[in-house]
Amino acid sequence: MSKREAILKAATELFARKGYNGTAVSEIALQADVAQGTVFHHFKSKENLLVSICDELVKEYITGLREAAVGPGTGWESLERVLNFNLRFKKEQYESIVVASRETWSLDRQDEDLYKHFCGLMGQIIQIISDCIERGVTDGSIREVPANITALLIHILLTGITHIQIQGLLTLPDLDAEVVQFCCRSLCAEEVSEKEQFANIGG
Amino acid sequence: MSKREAILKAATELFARKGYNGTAVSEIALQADVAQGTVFHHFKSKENLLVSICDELVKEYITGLREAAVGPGTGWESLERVLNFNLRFKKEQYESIVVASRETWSLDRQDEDLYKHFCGLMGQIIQIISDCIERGVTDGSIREVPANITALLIHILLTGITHIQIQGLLTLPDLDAEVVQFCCRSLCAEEVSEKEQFANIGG
DNA sequence: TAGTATATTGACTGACCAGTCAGTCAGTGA
DNA sequence: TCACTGACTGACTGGTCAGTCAATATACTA
Repeated sequence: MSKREAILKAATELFARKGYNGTAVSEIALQADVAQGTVFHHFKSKENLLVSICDELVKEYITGLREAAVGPGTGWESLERVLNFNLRFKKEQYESIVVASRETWSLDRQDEDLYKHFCGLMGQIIQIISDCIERGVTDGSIREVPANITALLIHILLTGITHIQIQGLLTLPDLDAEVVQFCCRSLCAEEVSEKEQFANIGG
Repeated sequence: MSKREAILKAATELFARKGYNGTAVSEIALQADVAQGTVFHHFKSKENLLVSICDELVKEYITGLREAAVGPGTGWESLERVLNFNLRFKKEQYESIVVASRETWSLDRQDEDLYKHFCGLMGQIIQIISDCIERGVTDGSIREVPANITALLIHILLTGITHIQIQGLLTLPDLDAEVVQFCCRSLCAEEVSEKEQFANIGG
């Protein structure tokens, strides 16, 4: 692992555990086993380190969402794959997600370009979900719902779970199956909805 | 307004605008028009100030939820009042909610008693929602769904909206009506669901 | 009025920390 | 061998900030 990677890894771990403000650059250097100056050789500031973590995470998420969305089948089936990808991704990238979810707000407004950059990325996420819904409405697998607003609601539900988990004030059971069912009940056309319920009873 | 209240008000405003870590106690004192020492006379630490803001907010929220839940009508009607109260409350108490939603995590784990205190309060919120659902399932206004998990999902959806708004990377339209409809589609028994849809077309 | 408690003040302290910078060192190419 | 490069180092600096404390003001009581 290069020193740059070691720094990113250490920063992610420490930011996740102790928060951005609670973590000193000297600690990151210590954990990454490099000198403090090395951190500033690779990243122009502490904030830039945070941006790198968030940026890489969101881009990887979008790539995965796209792959899930473009597959075969109805719009609902695509959406279901998108939901399942989200749930899987969250488990694989938990630490980075904790950091991004908790600290993104400190990036906002400071740097106009950066702000617009992240707005653009978030917009892409909604668009991918919205496209699935639109396809589903067209092919009859999803009821007549407003695609964009519903996409927002789904995104909110998914990120909301993470937020609650991070907050740590409620012990959540495994909600994976329940999330898919909740969305299905709200979105699926009747015949699909019933099929789904039977499928879930089975597995 | 007492000096204590002035300090709480100033702290809420500044924490909401600049974040907990981005706000110096001296700034709070300046805005509240008191000396810095006065802040520490009324609150034993900066963190205690944050706790007070969160605590007062959550208690007021729970009181409001209870009032909304205990009213007359079916379980779904109670739940609908609960949803609407949440949406109203969010507008009235926006700044405090921003602070609580963004900064609560910094309270966790540090102080065991404090942590349990807030866990208890969050548990009460879920319980109130869960009771509505259970009543709804019994009286037939809500489908056969697991009350507790569904209550969690609704709470997650509601807090998720706030979180996305605070993050500020997506411009959300007014989701009030849509949230109620999304939940209704997912939860309501058929005849109620249809009634609801007509009602919403009307207003 | 004297005496006590409580509220308020703001200068001060000690700790912390992001970012700098002068310098080391290993690698490369002439 | 030498000149150059750029990754890397870690001591240092300038600034910030939470919390303290001794002094002062105000309110209350007997």
